Amino acid sequence: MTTRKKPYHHGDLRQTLLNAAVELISSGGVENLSIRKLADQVGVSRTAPYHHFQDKNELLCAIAEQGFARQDQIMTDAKRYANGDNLAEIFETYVLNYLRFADQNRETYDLMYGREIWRAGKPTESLQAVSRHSFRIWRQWIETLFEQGMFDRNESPRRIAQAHWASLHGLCRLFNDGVYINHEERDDIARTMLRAMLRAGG
Amino acid sequence: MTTRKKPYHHGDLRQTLLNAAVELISSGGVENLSIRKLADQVGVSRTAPYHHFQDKNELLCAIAEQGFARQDQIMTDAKRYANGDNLAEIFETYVLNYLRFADQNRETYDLMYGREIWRAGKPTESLQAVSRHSFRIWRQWIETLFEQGMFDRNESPRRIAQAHWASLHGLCRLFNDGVYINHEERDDIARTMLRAMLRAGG
DNA sequence: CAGGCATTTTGACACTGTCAAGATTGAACG
DNA sequence: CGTTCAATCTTGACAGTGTCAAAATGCCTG
Repeated sequence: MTTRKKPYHHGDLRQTLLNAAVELISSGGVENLSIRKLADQVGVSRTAPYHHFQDKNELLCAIAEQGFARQDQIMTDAKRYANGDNLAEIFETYVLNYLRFADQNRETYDLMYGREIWRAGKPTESLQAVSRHSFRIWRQWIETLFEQGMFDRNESPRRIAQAHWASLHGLCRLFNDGVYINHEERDDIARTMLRAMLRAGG
Repeated sequence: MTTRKKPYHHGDLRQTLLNAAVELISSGGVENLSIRKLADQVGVSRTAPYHHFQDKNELLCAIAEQGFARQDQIMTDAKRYANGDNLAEIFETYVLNYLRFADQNRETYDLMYGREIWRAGKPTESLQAVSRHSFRIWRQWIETLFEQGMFDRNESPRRIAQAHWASLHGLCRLFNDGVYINHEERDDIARTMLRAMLRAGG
């Protein structure tokens, strides 16, 4: 127990706020996250967070950024530990992992790729950077598969990367947003999707 | 000009509210729509709308419902007037029309398929009905193409419908949410997507 | 013409994000 | 050791939100 009784200066308020925020949105969505509730949770006054995040938007961007970092970590791990030399199989587990991440971190995923930040609010510089990096990883994946002849040679790898990621993302969203509700079907649908993607090359 | 000067009873407040609401969200997103602003716009007191919509949620559902009706109209029209007997071509125009609708009615589309209603708020009974109907149309499309042998026979039409609609939807979302920003690429990406879908059968 | 009832209004409450001004403190410097 | 300073936190305030309760209004049916 390291709870020194309420020193005036919190120590590491920023990260504490971030953690509490993730917890808040995990149980009740972004709409359940208010600066005031957050401050309350952490035991600090309403406006204290404003010394660590200029905006509510900046807070959300920070959460999303953390999300990207975690996702990249998980995805590269999954790739590394994938057994077998069959590229298509590795790709499949990669995709399924992507879906699983979105499913297990719905609210974070929403922030990472949702309108809240990208359309309405303005994405932080650093958030833009990490998201670009994340897409580049995806695109390198596609290029590798492309060179192995798993896609139609007439298509540009760039287009394929855009189209197929959109597909993946769409599936995530439909489940995340509660339009598709039967979560057991998730991987099954994904596999149908994958077959359509990969068969197109042969 | 049929503006009778402010009778106590508005006449057709419900539809007037709906129209004004659509206009409000069209310029500034859902986050720009508040019951109070809406009432102001129409020239009525803050709580008047509550006699036509139980909730703000119910208002949003009504907007979405109208959206489904308009979309169905547009889509069936597009199908009817599609020239040529080539099924694949008709399907392509169908899909491109879907994208165009989503693009030209971003905010309505967001409500139709977004978390605001389907996850957080509770979709109206009638909204659920029209949305089910809308998906059934899509599924019949897929089944028709399936019977013509344009998809892999080993897949179930149901799965194909789910997967491919998810793809379509994902593309809409990425543009709608401001993740993809280069709108001129839209149809191009869509065509790459379509080729992957249809080539999978041959 | 009378009464009922759908419609609209006014007032109120709890909640939100965020700004301005003041209070508190740990650390840097003499 | 004492002072100063900047970072950090708090209090007070304001405009805006959704929505409920009670009062006002006027159209339609009898």
